[in-house]
Amino acid sequence: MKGIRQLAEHLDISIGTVSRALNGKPDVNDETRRRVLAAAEELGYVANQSGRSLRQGMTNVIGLMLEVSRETIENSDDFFLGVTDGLQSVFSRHKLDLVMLPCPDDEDPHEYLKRMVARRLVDALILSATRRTDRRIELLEKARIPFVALGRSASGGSYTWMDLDFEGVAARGVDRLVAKGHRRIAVAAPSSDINLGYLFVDAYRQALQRHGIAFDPALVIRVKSSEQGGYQAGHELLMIEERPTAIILIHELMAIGLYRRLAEAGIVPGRDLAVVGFREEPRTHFLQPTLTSFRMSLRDLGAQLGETLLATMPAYADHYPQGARNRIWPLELVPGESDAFTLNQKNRA
Amino acid sequence: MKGIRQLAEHLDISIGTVSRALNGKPDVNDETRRRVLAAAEELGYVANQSGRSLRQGMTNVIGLMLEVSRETIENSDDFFLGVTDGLQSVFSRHKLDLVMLPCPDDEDPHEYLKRMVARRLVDALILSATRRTDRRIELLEKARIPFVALGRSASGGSYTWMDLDFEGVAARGVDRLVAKGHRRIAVAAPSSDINLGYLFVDAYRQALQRHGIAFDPALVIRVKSSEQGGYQAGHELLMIEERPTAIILIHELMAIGLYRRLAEAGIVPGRDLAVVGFREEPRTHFLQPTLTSFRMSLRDLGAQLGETLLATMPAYADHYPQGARNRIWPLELVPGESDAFTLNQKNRA
DNA sequence: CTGAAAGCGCTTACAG
DNA sequence: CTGAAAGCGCTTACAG
Repeated sequence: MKGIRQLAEHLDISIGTVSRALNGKPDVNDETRRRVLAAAEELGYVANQSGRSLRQGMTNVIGLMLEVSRETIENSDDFFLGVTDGLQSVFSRHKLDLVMLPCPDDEDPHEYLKRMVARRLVDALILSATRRTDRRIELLEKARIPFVALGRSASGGSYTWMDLDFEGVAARGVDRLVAKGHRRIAVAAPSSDINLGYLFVDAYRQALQRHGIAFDPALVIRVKSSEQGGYQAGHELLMIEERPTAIILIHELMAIGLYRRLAEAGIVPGRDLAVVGFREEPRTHFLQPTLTSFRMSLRDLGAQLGETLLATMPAYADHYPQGARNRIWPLELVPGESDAFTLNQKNRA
Repeated sequence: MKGIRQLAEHLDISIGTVSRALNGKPDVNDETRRRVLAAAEELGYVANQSGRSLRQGMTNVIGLMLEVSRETIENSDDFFLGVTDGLQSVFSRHKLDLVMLPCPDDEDPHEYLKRMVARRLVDALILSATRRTDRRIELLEKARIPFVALGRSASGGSYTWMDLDFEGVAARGVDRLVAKGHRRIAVAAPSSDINLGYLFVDAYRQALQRHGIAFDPALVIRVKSSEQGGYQAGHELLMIEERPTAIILIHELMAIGLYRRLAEAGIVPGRDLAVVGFREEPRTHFLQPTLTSFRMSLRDLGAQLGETLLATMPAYADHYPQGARNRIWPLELVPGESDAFTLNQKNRA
């Protein structure tokens, strides 16, 4: 089956009527509609997207931009596929398809995005891994393409974003550790310009202040957001004079590398050092001792993200009246053994 | 900047000339071309893809279909992102963009693919996770869409595929283990209909035969292709009477789960049981004792896959004269400690 | 309820 | 070397 013209000829009616029948418009005779639908099914006709897009000015495709660096490849976790799952559960209600747009490492993300926008492959976009200063946001605002940022940024005007509650992780991590007697609490924060690093360290500093603990810059260990980064964090932690008694991590895979480095040094998490991990992930499930970490549903996050995006799109906003606002996604603390001990006086600094 | 019409008005020339200049056609005055290019750059004009696609009958987009199940989400590894990287390195030479098409778990892959094909979002497709019987192949053959399957299948006619050398893994694994004195060698094979399971078990059986060892169906442990599957494989292995002295795995993450189950039973890989893992992966690097496994470059595989696909596309075939043939991708054995011991007579069955 | 026609934004023979 | 025009496959006012 080629195009709508062939289908119309086959049915011996006009292409306008075929189109109306296929698109569920009213004002089509029931019997006619039935015949058209049956013939389309039988002949495997589906409208050519370029033709539709050109006429309608929209593609019915949503893009999720991904940045694929060596580091993200080697530290693939379940985050994006999990979120994708939730996104699609929302988009499928509206016959929208999701495509993932992987920006290669050797291409400038800004240029890549510009090209995708200009080509009008998608009606709307989801950004991720937002940086403190992120030119992509201004680009999309200027191009007037609906988008949602998964992650906050200091760039841009009044765009819509969703983000994880990094502040909550910092605050609850510190509260919990202080309650167990810790005063020297380190954090492993990202060394990159990714925005969450700023949010996390700020919140950590504020939490310390609340407890009357002085902020010590030496306890902010800057490493890559990866398993290797966790290993490195462990390494640097061991070299701090007046060694911290606890550490909070801000990437899911850091715990694995950290445990490894600690094991090499004969240090047992939950006995010699309190460890609070970040997001619970299949790979961290089997750490021994079990890791205190934070739980969230990737699928639910994806679904909410999808609804938020649709709420910013004129064609779908009516379905999501509450939708177009910024949201912080909560994480639930799941206690493990990695920070289970209470510091006695002798150990305290 | 809206469309080519506005750009042409701005330059006070016809849209035809603008188009020719932009697309690098000959027969355009150098000065005219220069002006057009400069104006397009300045005004940020890029051709609307729907308009181009409709006229040219191609989209300049290649799709990589992914099946996203709960299991694949939870067992995300570096495979697809790594391959994507290599694919893009080839596609970018021809100004082709790659999009990943994630088929949701709750949608029939065949229907999903049908929709993508019918909508003509992409010019060509890459399939992955091919099954023994895979209707997607016939669908694409019938639709006359260029495609390459990453993975063999018993379905379809004379399509082009690329696949990993599962037979080589089985053969070299068995050879190596037999040389170390093993006779009872188990394999952990996928429980699904994925085609590689058939190839692997057949090759395993042939390798045993070559060494005059009887094939024992009880030693083919069917589990999920995942970390959990590896754990399960360990569990089942322990229950086999006349326990195997070695096991070969056919999924990268199985080793992690297997090690865990063995540790629970107090069994040490490389001392009490010989373990040959599958593909070397960042997550398996840190297993102790180090894992004997197979190495390959995902990026090189992706690049080869990209060239093979382009060779099947009339518009690009000329660039890749050697391209459109089936290829088995080799893996290099990397010895580790997990199978380093030689079985002494006492231990032999 | 249906048909005829316009037009979305491009590229490309064709004429000059 | 450039312009005018056709037409890719659709959807949608508009007329009847």
